[in-house]
Amino acid sequence: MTRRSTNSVTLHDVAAHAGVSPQTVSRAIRMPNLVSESTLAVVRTSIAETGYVPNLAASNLASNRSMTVAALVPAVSYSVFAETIHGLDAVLASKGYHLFIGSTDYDADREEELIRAFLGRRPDGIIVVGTEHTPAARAMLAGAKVPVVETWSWTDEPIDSLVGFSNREAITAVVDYVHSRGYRHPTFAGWLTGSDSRALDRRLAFEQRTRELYPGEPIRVVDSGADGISIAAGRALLDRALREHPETDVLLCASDIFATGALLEAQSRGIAVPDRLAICGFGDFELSRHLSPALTTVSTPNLEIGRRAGELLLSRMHGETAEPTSLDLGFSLAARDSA
Amino acid sequence: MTRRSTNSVTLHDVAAHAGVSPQTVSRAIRMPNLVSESTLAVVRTSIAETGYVPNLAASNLASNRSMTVAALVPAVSYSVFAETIHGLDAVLASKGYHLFIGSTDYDADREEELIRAFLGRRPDGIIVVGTEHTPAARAMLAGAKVPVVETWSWTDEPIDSLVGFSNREAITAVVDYVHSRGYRHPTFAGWLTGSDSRALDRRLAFEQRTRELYPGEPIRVVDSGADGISIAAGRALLDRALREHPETDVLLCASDIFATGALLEAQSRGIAVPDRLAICGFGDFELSRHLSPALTTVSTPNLEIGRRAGELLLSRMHGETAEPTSLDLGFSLAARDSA
DNA sequence: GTGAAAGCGCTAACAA
DNA sequence: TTGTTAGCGCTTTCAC
Repeated sequence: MTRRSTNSVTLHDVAAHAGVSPQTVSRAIRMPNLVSESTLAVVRTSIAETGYVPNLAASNLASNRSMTVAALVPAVSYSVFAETIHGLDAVLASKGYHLFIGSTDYDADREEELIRAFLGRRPDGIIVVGTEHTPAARAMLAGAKVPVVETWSWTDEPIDSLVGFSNREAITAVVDYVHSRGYRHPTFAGWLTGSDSRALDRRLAFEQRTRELYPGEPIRVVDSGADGISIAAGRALLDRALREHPETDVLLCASDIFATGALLEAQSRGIAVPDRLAICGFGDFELSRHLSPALTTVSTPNLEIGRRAGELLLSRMHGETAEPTSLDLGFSLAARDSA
Repeated sequence: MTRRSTNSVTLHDVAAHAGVSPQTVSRAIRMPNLVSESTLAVVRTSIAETGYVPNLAASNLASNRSMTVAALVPAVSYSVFAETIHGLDAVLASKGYHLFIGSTDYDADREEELIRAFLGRRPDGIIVVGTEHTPAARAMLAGAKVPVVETWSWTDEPIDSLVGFSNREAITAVVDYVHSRGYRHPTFAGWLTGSDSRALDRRLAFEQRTRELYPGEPIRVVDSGADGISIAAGRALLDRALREHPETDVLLCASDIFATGALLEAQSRGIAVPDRLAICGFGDFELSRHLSPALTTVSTPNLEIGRRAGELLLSRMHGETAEPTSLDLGFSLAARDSA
């Protein structure tokens, strides 16, 4: 009945080497101030000499804390969410927490699937982009018995805590801006095919504000469809906007990625930006300020969302903050040359 | 002596609910074909009704398999490595493996630290960018008793397996190309301050090939230094190159990010590209082909490295491939308009 | 300041 | 096909 052990050095081995009990070794690692100087020294020597690496799965099981956080983002590659992840990781890694990262590919069902899978890891906290989830996903998050932080959106009814900003207000501000600058025929360009609720928020906000500021004007929207989110899609969006709505004098893009593509396409066609056609982006990528004309866009707190979400998680996991907290990090309009 | 349990549903609870042994529930989950149809149905009902979520930490401890893979990359935000991670995750997630991702920030000491921390999670496999590590890091990787895949570089002495390409050959190909196109005064631009061995490889290859093809010509190199890797750094590099080496007629950038910045800076200064100054990049970002002039660059198998590394890990973790494997995925020169 | 005992929730080995 | 037993390596609780 003997089982194949992991045949790696255990707490037991270190204890034997040091001539103390396993318990003392465990204390020496986790609460060194409760152990005498002399035994501490012996234990540390033994750890080094045996090459001991604590097995965190065993620790997890015994202590019921995994020292992990699950993070769910729509995408990592070339996205603003990579910065959020970076901020989150920077805050959590310094406290010994490691991140499980999952890409939902902007798909609510895939998000649900990932939540189910990650729950088996018993994360000590969960961070998720967005406030729209499937009913099952929402139930799992609410019932997970660990702090949950939703991000990148805004709602009055978060599952638990919230760190984000209002996408609606941001687009409203953009429409206000282009209206004040005298543009008369705005067209919205985004990816509306996927189940990305932030994109939907932006589009709806566009429609509403356009109705308010441009009474009688038709609502113009173009969709990148199967092209998804890419520079090539942005180029195609410009083409679509110009063909379907030739009167367009300003293109409001749901992402700087689209805006970049649209700007490059306009330039290759000899369309003057912003004189013949103005372009606005969303996200304020580093590239955007370097383009010429520099892109007018919405600057979002990409990194800060990750940092603050991490800090919130930490304080909740350590029982310092009992209350769910909603944090509005806001946005700012970076008015530059393209509109 | 009773301990506070995790008070979540366990295998035991499900077994009681279903009127079978815990072992049978475990089998029903992991090897359903070894369980009769009827009991399987009962067990599945019980799982659903109790809302059971397996505790993977316990599973890990008992089976000595964590179903996790540790991935170490220099950076995630806006980097080619995000694509590699994406490819890796796509392959591994479908088999139930989850990823621990760590950012080394191009720092070998930080890499060592992360390896030490991740080893406590007992990953079933490790993937790491680069073949240069601190001696301690190398020793840990070699002694980890799990498959290790190094990536994005090339060496004749990998720790275990290798999926990458030769950065030296890639830069050599670029120098050959610009030489064949008649450029006479190449300057290399990169970030040489950090401990990024791929950047060093590229720089050394540049120096060697330049000596061979341009005898008597001085070796021109500019460093982004504290600016790191960004578009702004690329702009500064162009400035530096032109001031320190005004004879430069082609700028070989160690990344498309630099090349993009250099191109935009040249344009804002009214410097004709490629006539007055040609520019080459490295990495073939999506943006690069859309710039005008389109960027001549080295196309690297970003996504494919992740996929193949994942597949290699899978076959090694499942004991199908015993032998360490080295895979040269190569590169290609995307000759476009900027050089 | 240190140690002994019990058990976290699961799977491997064996038996039936 | 199913059940029993004995751990995996650690932390908690309690006793000294």
